[in-house]
Formats: sequence, C-alpha cells, structure tokens
Amino acid sequence: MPELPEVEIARRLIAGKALHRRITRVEDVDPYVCRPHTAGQLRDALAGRTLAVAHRRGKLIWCETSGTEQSGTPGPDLGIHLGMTGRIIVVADHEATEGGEPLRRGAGAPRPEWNRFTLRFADGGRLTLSDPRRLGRVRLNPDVDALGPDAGEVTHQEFRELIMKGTIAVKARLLDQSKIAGIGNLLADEVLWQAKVSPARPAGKLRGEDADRIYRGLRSALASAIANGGSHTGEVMAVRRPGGICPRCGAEMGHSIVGGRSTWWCSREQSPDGSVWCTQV
DNA sequence: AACAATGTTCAGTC
DNA sequence: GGACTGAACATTGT
Repeated sequence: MPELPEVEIARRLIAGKALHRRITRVEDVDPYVCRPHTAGQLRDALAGRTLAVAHRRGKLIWCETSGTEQSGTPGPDLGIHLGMTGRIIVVADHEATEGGEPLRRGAGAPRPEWNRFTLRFADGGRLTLSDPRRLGRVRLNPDVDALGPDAGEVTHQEFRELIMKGTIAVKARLLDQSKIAGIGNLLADEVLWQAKVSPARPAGKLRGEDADRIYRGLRSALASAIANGGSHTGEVMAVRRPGGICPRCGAEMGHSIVGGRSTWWCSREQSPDGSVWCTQV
C-alpha cells in the first residue's frame, strides 16, 4: 500500500488516535522489522512514555515521545516505515480486536501473525505495525535528513531545480527519495500520465513547461490519492495490465521497466521524445 | 509452478 | 559522484 498518500493516512490515524496514551509494553517481536534489534532496546527506550507528535516526510513517519513519570526528558523519536505492505492499526480495545483490524474480517484482513511491532497502552489499546512481507521498519531516531523535501511540500521552484538535470529517466528521478520524498511506483506513473510526459525521458531534457505539468500532476495526484484512500485509486492503476487502454484517449498502454520498476504509460500521449503530447487527437 | 508485487539498500561496473 | 544493473530482503497472491 504505502506511498505518500497511504503513509499520510497512517500518520493521521496515529495523530488522531494514538497520542498521549501511556506505553506499558513494547512488543518488538520481529528482529528483522525492528532494527537494529538488540535485546530490550525499543522497550527500554519507550516504556512509560507517550507518543507526543506524529510527523511524516515522504514515506517515513516518526513520532516524538514524551518524558516518563520519573524524568521529564523527552525520549527518542520512534521511526516507522511501512515498506511495501505495512499498515498501521490503532485500536482502543485489546480484547475485542486481538490480531485483527477493527470492523474488518475475511479476505484481505490483517492476520495476527503479520503483527511485527506493537505498543500496548495503559488504557488497554494498542498500536500495531502489521506487515505480511516484513519489509517495513521500526527504529529509533531515523535519519530524516537523508530524504529530500516532501513531495507534498516541495515548492515549484525547488521541484524544477531537483528534477531538471542529469541523464537519468525522469521516472527514476521522481522515485529517488533523496531528491524528493514520497513518490512511489504507482504515483510516479500516475503523475507522468497526467502530465503527458514519457517516464523514460531524460530528466535534463525536460522543458520548463514539462516540469510545470509534472508539478501540477503531482499536486493533483497527491490530493486525489489522499482524499480517495491511497495511490491505488489513481486512473492509471486500473489499466496497468496487458491490453490496458489509456483512460483519456483510448490508445494502448505501453509497458516496460524504467528505474528498475514496472512502468505503464500511454503509447500515444507520452511519447519518449516529448513531441506528441501537444498534438490533440 | 512461475512470476510479479505500492520499497529500500548494497555491491559491482562503466 | 552519477547512473545503471541485478540481487537481496520476505511473503502473498495470481
């Protein structure tokens, strides 16, 4: 699930339901997800504290933590990355929802064995990172500065400067979290489709007007994905399969690997040389 | 059974 | 340093 929109939705969940509840137990049960995992490290760092503020940059969430009853000194930041399939579950009642997500059952529902990290609160509730593929990460004091500006906050001018250089394919540049943080594979295809720019176009060969359309595509794709529940609600998502056609013009969707990731684009409107986009059909 | 999957990282190479 | 490739990580779903 997780690209910027899903992560923002998760952050809002934490901010709305998990703050200011005293942490009584820390179940860092998965030494692969909770890294680096030394015995009791997370428990010792977090027990007795509360989550105070939930931040996000790109796909990284981190929570400031409060002091304990013994010491007013704030604790470390708790970093959470959802990886490819992670999701955050926050529940008020421990008994009624053990192992599951509140109000959801059946196919697709989180299974208890996917619980990789759980904070138990004094009031009986919990916060859990559920992640079937175990590519999510929990760690203390994550390196936020390794990330570029957040894709939702980057200014138009910054965006131009970060994007329009080098020989790399523009999609690969959009996926580079150290340049701009938060764009994932689905979102990159959606943004470039909205902007009518080929994903394979060298970043340094973009014209100002191309970068402007990409920037506008980014703003609108982000807003729409957050409002609709995630990156998978984009228009391109529905046609990323053999035989898929462009929702705008009806041409066949092209498929290849760009930036190491599966990539779909409109074969008519997103021409590699950048010339066809303005030819209205 | 083979393959692809919304992510990151690291080694090797040019 | 920049860019590219491939593999690795671990697991599920088609």
